[in-house]
Amino acid sequence: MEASDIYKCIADSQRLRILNLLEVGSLCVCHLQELLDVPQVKMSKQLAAMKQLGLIESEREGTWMIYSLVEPTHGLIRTNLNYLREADCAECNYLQRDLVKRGKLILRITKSGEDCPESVCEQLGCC
Amino acid sequence: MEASDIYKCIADSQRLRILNLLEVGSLCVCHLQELLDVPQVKMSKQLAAMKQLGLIESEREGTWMIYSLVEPTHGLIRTNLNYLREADCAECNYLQRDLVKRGKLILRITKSGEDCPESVCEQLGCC
DNA sequence: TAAATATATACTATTGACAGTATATACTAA
DNA sequence: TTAGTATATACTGTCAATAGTATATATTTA
Repeated sequence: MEASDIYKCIADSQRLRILNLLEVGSLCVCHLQELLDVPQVKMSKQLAAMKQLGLIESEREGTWMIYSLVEPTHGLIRTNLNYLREADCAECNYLQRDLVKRGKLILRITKSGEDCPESVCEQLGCC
Repeated sequence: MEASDIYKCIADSQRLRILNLLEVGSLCVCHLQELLDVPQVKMSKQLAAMKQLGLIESEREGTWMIYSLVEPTHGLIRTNLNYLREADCAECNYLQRDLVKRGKLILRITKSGEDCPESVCEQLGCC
């Protein structure tokens, strides 16, 4: 995986936000959709492209597909997420907000007993 | 300047190499061309795009155009150059080689008394 | 088996980036 | 003024990325 592939990937803010979310824990497609407010097709295609690149991987659980970052996280990804999470720019604020939004999602799932993939819930501490 | 603009910029290895070179000192178009072995049109257009973005600036000296990084260098650029210069990947090797090539170029100019823009020479120590 | 849910893929149209060629501009020196 | 050098821009064609719509697949449940 070349550096330029990674830059092309994170040059799209939607994809950057996906990596930012997955870096703190796996998520299924529907939760990513909800968090980023993106139509299903688009999310699915972006995830497919990133998987093809070797940045993320997926695992089926029932009808859900759980996506995670491939370990170990590529240094460039880690470096840039670290930088952006602390920085102050339009896109950086998104990253911070997304993580907060994720927290609220978890809380909602936990409280409501909403159906949720196990491998996500384990990390989320919601089941 | 959004993060994604910077990523789009450095997603092209030619442009990344230009930034890498300029980060250690200004250069005129013809030297950049020689170092990266790129046709004039392409170099000129890439420089124009990066200038438009606000990453680099130019100053005329006779028939030469001297390009430099806009100070202070954007944090994302610094962070990524620091990372890539130490890393081991195809593109990273280019960055290291380019800096060596730059050293040789300077040496050649110095020894041969070749014509060279002053603002470049000052840094290069060649005139 | 059929229906429902979650996700992926095929197809199409549109847009944007890029390369290449030709030409223009800015400056210098004769 | 002319010629030469360095650089920029206009124009054109091509290819890749993206969005959107429709449809397909995989799984679960009834």
